[in-house]
Amino acid sequence: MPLDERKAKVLQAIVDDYVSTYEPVGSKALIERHNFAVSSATLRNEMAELEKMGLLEKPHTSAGRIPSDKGYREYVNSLMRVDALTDTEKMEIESRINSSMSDVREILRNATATLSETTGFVSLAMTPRLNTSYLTQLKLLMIEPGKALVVMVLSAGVVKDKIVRIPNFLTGEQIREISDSVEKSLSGMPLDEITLITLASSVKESEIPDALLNQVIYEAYTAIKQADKLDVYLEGEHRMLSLPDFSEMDRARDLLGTLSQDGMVAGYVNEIEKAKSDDKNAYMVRIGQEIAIEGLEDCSFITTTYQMGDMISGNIGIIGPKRMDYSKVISQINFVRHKLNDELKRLTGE
Amino acid sequence: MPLDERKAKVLQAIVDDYVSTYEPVGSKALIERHNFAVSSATLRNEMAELEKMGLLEKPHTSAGRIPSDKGYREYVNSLMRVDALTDTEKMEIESRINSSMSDVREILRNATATLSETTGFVSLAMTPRLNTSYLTQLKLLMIEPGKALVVMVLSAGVVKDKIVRIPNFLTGEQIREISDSVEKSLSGMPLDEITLITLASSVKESEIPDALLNQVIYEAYTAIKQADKLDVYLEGEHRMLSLPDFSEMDRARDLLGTLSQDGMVAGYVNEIEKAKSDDKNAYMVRIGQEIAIEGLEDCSFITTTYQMGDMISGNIGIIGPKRMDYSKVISQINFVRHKLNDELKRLTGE
DNA sequence: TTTGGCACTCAGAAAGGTAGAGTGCTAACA
DNA sequence: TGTTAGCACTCTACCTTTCTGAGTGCCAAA
Repeated sequence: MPLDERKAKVLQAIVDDYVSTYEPVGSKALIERHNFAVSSATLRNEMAELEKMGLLEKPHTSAGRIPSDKGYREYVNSLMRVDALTDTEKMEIESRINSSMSDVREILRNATATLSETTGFVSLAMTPRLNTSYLTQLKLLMIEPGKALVVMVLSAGVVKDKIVRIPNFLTGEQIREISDSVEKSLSGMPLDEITLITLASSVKESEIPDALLNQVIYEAYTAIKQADKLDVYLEGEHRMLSLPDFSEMDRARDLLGTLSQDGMVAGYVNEIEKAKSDDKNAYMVRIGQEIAIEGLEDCSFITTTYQMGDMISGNIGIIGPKRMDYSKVISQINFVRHKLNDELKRLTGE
Repeated sequence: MPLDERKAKVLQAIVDDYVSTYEPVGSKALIERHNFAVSSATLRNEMAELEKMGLLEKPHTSAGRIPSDKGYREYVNSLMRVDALTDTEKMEIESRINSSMSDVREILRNATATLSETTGFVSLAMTPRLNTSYLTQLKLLMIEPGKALVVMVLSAGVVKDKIVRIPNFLTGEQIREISDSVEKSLSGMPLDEITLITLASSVKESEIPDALLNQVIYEAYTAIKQADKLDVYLEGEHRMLSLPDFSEMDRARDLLGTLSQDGMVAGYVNEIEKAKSDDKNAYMVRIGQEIAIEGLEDCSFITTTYQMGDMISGNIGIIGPKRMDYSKVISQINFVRHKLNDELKRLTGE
């Protein structure tokens, strides 16, 4: 059901006006602000039809119209134009990106902080999905009797470490021996493919008793599996309190309460990611009720994907009120993504 | 100016009532709830005097009294009794403490989450102050030409790592050589005492050209210095929105805005820490205006110190409304601190 | 199909009116 | 000298009422 041209123009105008004023827009106000070659009565008819189609709704009988979720969806899918940012806007963002950081997590944090500041909304970043990355080095270091440190260097230069318990009487020499043979046979293997079995078979010809060996192997295995745990950074929750959309305490409370639930945001972003097209530059938009999480009915998610080398990627995006300037925010996210990609390339490349 | 017995009792009763009802308490209500052997008129006189002394104030002429900051201070210093928690309360907390974590940061996070949940306020934890800890191991691992990994194991089993740039043509063998001699001469040295000079002198007799060596040394130095950077975990900001104290949007916004300012909380907790007595079990209370940070006029900080081994410590505590049940909250913090100490001992000890 | 006109609706601001909890003060009392 | 009852006064919180204006739907004419 493609909208005829005038309806499209009306919907677009209503979304634009409502986004910038947060006031339900009536037929008269619409005429005043936009160059429609028809009268307010005609617009009233159009608006009534758009309402029947489910694209607009009325807060109450004698108020103007506001876009419904479906209306925003139509707007995002067909009506809006995503422009590049102006040079000033770009510089604004660039000036906040710190290019001297040498740690992936710091870079991500910096990017989220920037994104939240520029959009004025909550921003989020997922840590990179490391399951597709491969091991380049794995060392077991003896810390003290009974305790060893597993240090993993992954492709794209990510480092993970974990302290593990080992049998008390294993010597540093024995640990080094295990470490060397594990590293030799696993380096180059994607984390995904490392199992207890591949791991165990990597140290077949050792003279260390099996029972001891198995314990070390098992601990190393948990360390490796733990390395690709996803984490999420949220930033700027307090900014939502400045939005008229959440000026009622109850909504604000629900929103921040929901956002602070452990794993909530990460889980949802993962869900979105699965449904994503293959285009690496694609962005995903989820609006209002589409999100189906209590407390986020008035919000939209916009996420996109950053790259860290060819194989590793992660998500970055924002959570804002569904009444937002989608085209602008998408441009901003795109640009920050771009800068983030650059930073990560600087870190891992060269 | 010690309060006479009756005044003390009045102040105490007013603080207790106000904390539990969030209503200014008047002379009549006071009589009804507490067993004063005098009439409301007498109490009115007492209250007027307490107001003159600056311990009480009136929101407006015809309202009851509420404690001033000075009133709370008097209450905290002299009037309240800090009781142990009941067994039920203890179990409540214990059930939230996860005893299977193997990482300091996770343990701290778990403790802050627990603390925020039990108090209903914002909780905070500072990462341990590592400047007094000493190096037990330091390894330089070659990742690829031009890049190496510094892995440091500190006393109390904390591990830090950082990727650093090194001259392209240094070999793995050379790196190992530097690594070994640095480790040999620095292990056992407190981070505080490691300087560029001690570091440089630890590899005097090498055959690697000075210029290259110096670059590696410098990078290692930055890695070491970065290891004791303090971080702060905040948890449960959204809970403040449920308090009547912050039911006005403006206050809530100011509060969360201030809390999210980078370094704000960490800086203040550090300041408090400096002023602390030597007693390791001491807690510090800062009330309202005493804090002197815009946006926190209606808040109080309560912090205390956790221990990680003998030498290393950090802070944990809460930020709540100044209208809080100080004695209960202090008990809760103490108990969580206690549990946290246990967890850290489990991790580092044995 | 578009338009002007009109009766109707309804949220939100403004204004007024009470109720009630609380105060300070005074004068009497033990 | 400290305590108490009584009283006039104050002021917020809450309720109700009124009014205004933006907006709608519908109808009949262009």
